[in-house]
Amino acid sequence: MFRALADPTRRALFERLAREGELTVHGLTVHAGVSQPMVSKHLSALKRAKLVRHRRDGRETHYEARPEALAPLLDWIEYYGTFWQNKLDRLGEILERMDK
Amino acid sequence: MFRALADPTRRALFERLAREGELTVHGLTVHAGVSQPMVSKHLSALKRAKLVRHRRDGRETHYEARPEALAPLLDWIEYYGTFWQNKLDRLGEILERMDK
DNA sequence: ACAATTCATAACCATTTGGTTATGGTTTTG
DNA sequence: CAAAACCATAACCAAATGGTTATGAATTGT
Repeated sequence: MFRALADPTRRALFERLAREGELTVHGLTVHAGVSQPMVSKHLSALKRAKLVRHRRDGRETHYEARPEALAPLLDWIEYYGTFWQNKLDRLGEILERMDK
Repeated sequence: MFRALADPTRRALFERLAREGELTVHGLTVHAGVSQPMVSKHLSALKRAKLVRHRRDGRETHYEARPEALAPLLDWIEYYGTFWQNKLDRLGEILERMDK
């Protein structure tokens, strides 16, 4: 998952999906700055990390973010960031909300 | 920072430093599974990401984790996890209205 | 029926990356 | 002082990665 989010282009794709909701590959390609095949490849990588979901509809494929997949990342930070407490409190709230 | 944490070996180094506190390069190398030069290189990468700090003492260099450097990561997750949460909230509202 | 759109895959390429061994500079130890 | 320990850098290599263009399959539009 760290790997999936390490690439800027890929992260930008995920961020757009998280903000704008469901989008087609073509819709994503327009503002992506890379070619359509590359967008498809990046989406595959995000899919392998369970960060997105896709739905075929005729000739187009709609992708959607799965931000709840970020939960393990939060767990990791919680474990290794056991230090500074104020941020940690906020973290607890977020985790609770993501659980339900 | 995502990049710095994307590599398993590097992440393991950071995790050990976070758990066990200050360690020398040699101390880290023993259980690292890679050569000493590689440990040094990985530590440099972590240092560039501000995830660790180092302190020279005679012939040995002590490295220490800086978990507070994870804050931006937490902010990022909070931001995109919050979008997800907002969507759920909106969905709830919509469902309520549909019930009436 | 034919042309155009949408997407994924293949083939290919340059660069980055994670790894190694070799080496040299300091510092500690015998 | 000589030998050993500790670390960083250099030189090098194989594999992974991010990108491209070309192509083909399926769907939609004219």
